[in-house]
Amino acid sequence: MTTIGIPPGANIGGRDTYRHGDLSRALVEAGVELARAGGPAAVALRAATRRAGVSPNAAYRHFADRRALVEAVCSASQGRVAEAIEAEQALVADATDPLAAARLRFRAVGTGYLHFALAEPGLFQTAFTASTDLESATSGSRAGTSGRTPFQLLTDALDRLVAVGALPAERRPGAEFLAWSAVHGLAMLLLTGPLRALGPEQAEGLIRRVVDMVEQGL
Amino acid sequence: MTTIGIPPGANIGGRDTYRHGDLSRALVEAGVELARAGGPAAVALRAATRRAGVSPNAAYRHFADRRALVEAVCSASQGRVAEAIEAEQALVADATDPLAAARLRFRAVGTGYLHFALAEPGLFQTAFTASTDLESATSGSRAGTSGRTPFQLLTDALDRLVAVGALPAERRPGAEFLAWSAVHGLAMLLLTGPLRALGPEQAEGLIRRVVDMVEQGL
DNA sequence: CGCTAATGTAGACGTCGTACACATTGTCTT
DNA sequence: AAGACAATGTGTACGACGTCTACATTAGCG
Repeated sequence: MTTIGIPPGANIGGRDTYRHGDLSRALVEAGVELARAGGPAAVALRAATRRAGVSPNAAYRHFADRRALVEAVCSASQGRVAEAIEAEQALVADATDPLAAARLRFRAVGTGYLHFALAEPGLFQTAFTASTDLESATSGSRAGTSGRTPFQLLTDALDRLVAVGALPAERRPGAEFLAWSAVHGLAMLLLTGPLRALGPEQAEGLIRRVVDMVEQGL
Repeated sequence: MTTIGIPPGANIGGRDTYRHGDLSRALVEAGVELARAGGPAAVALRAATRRAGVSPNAAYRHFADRRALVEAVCSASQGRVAEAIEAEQALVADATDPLAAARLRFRAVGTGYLHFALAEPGLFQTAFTASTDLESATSGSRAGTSGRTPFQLLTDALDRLVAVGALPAERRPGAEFLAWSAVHGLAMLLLTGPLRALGPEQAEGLIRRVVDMVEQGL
């Protein structure tokens, strides 16, 4: 009640102004750190505001509720996945044979996806366990540096396979969901499933075999 | 402080004895109901004890913590999945050609798994999103009526494929993980992923195609 | 310079998990 | 049969969480 505002000497948090400046971004960044350490369940409004040096309710000026913050963190995490895929594709970009190049580019989508899952399990689960729908899977807020979301990178690679003749056009429709299923399922088995304790080299072997299976079975 | 024990007339919860009788089972059953309605996150100790007509702390006589209760609910849910797979296999049990029978039996593992996921999304996610390791994937507490866990039903079907000559023996090792990856990944896409809003008939088409891909690509 | 909307704070409520102390009761030993 | 002991359930309490309502501060615009 009798709050005399801000005590002149004691500044709030690590801040000297009443306004934060870019709280929305700070909250998402804090949320990403929380997600990295503890997965989607660890993304808490209070923890994020604490990290941003702000009172808990300040978050409600920028996010409708916790779900909205998690959504934003999810988008940011998908951006990281997209960057991981792009990095993996960059490693194989110098193939001269266009058919082989398209195949390698397609495989890089899967291996990049899975390598990211192993390297950043908390972020990965936040990116794809938190519910997403199709329209948001192509939203710009989830894109990497190239401006494409993980889902779009996959469809691009499949389109290229068709263009180059490596995939019959009649098998193209829906193929993204088949490929995504296999790769995403392996990620889940490796992260939270029965293959959690697998060593890196055995995981790598499974990754290769799953991508083989997809290439073979599409 | 001055609790005179149980007031003579007012009985606790819906109970007339101080002891519950089979609280452990009652808590798991309550947990299953919670999981069915709201997935693994909805499995709360307090909610389960409330349903069982018991004080919150009574749960700690039977489960070390919330994780332990969720684990138990997870095992129970996996038992339901096993039953769903067995039911799907029973539908195709009357094939006379042993090779065709083995193939149908194998496919029934995947379709049963996915049909259960669509029919009971909350239970399905509780069964497989809550972390599991390999040794517990073969534990009896997760088995269906046949005494086999979903994982064992899958390996059984693969072994039969090899025995019948439908799968080269050198491709057998690890094949369970490839098949599981594809099927589990599709389940995730359909439940919490971008395919959440898909209609039943389109989902059914994807299920068939994913199982095709596995059969083709193993 | 003052109004208004945007932004942050304070306090409160109900939920959750869980630790600690205590009450009740079945069982086993003497 | 009586009393000790372990198993089981209750009560109270604490801190964390999400979120509601009211209030304080400030930027920007007329």
